[in-house]
Amino acid sequence: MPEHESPIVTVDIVLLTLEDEQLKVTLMERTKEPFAGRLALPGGYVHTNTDQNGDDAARRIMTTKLGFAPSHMEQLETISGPTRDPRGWSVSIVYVALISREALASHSAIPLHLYPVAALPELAFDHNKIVRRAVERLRSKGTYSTLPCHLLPARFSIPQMHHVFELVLGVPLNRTSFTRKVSEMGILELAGKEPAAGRGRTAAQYRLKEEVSFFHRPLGDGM
Amino acid sequence: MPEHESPIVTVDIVLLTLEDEQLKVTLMERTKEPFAGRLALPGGYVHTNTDQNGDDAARRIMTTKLGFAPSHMEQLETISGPTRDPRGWSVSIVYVALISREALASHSAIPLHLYPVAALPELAFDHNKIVRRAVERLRSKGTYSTLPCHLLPARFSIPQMHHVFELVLGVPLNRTSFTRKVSEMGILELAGKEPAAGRGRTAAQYRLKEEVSFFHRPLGDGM
DNA sequence: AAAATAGTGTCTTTTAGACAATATGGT
DNA sequence: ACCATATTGTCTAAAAGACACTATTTT
Repeated sequence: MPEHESPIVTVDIVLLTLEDEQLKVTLMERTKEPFAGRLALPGGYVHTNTDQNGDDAARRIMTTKLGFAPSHMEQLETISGPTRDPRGWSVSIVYVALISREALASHSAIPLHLYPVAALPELAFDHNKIVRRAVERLRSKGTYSTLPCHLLPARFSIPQMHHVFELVLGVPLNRTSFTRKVSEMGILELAGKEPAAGRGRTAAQYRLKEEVSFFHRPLGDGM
Repeated sequence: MPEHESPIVTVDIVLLTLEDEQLKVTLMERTKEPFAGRLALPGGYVHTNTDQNGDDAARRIMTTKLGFAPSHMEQLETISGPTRDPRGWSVSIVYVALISREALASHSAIPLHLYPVAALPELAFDHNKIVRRAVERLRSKGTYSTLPCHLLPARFSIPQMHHVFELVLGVPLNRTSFTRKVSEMGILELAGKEPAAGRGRTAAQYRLKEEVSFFHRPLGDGM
């Protein structure tokens, strides 16, 4: 007579990207109950016969459902309770994944459903709340780490990076200070000189040095 | 024929406090297999018949095993895998809890086993790694939030706070700047004028305004 | 009064912001 | 040549660090 039944254990993934100057999240329409027909985060059960851990399960689910594993993925938090899933007491290990729109388009095997995080319909389970938390985390880490860079292609310019940080943080950032800071901190390394097409002078291309990813100080409070 | 069995779901708690100028963690000797006789983090199964969520389970386990729920507790991460627990594929939702040594002494129902995090014996399961991560998180958050204040009693002085931050971060922090910053940021409110005993001038006592807990900038890089 | 610690003022150094000048690519 | 954007230089403003002076409490 155990004092408890085992909970359901699932993994859910908040896959974020930038499109049309907005943060968007990848959602899928549920085909089965509960919440059949409703939009939901990509997710699934942990497979204890094959998955080596939660990260592994997340990668498997991404690969199965979307056709690729994103360049950046990290655990957000674990949400649990008796009522959040009608099937029973459930534990959801939530991951945040970031990818550039380009990489998403080129890797994805299925037609994508991207929705602006600022105006989501009512999602299945507690997924609205989960997306909100994921965005909060991205904003918060954006003030002291290079996390938002993962929304860019592997090679990017400092002006692109500046723009992404402004979008993610939602405030204007001093251009001079931003450039000076990321340059002086040595978190970037030149990635070929060849630039992308644009209207004015072409910008130098960089990639992240993966060892360093934290700023010593925040990137500013806007103006 | 499911493609997986349900994992074991447990909660583990890294309860940290300061004693003798050191960060220490609360450990308990395991009485049952696996790892009987080995030191381990306080933890236990999630009870799906009573717990309303993971936080609730953590509070219940704290109360049951130690006799109280700590003032501050937050989820650290969830660790999972097939081999970390010999009983099977397991999921451990890990919490970090902070408490002052005084509160720990006055609330705890059982004799305490505090061990310096800098010199731990070999613990049960993967608990050494978990403690290491908890300390990393505390250090990291200490640079931009008031988290380490929860290692102090509810009422404390700025010099006490300064000292705790130096211990947690492991670097000397400029006293003038620290004082100026926490004063000007308005994260503290005066808590009675009556001071604690000491040798020199008595310090003003404050408590945390709970609304505000993040610094705009880090507390410094030491000297 | 002396010692010890708290709190504050002020000067210096560092970092961030404003703004303009220069550089470089496209048309 | 002209426009647009990138990059850099420089001046100003804000924040942090160094250091000393004042304040308060114990012995």
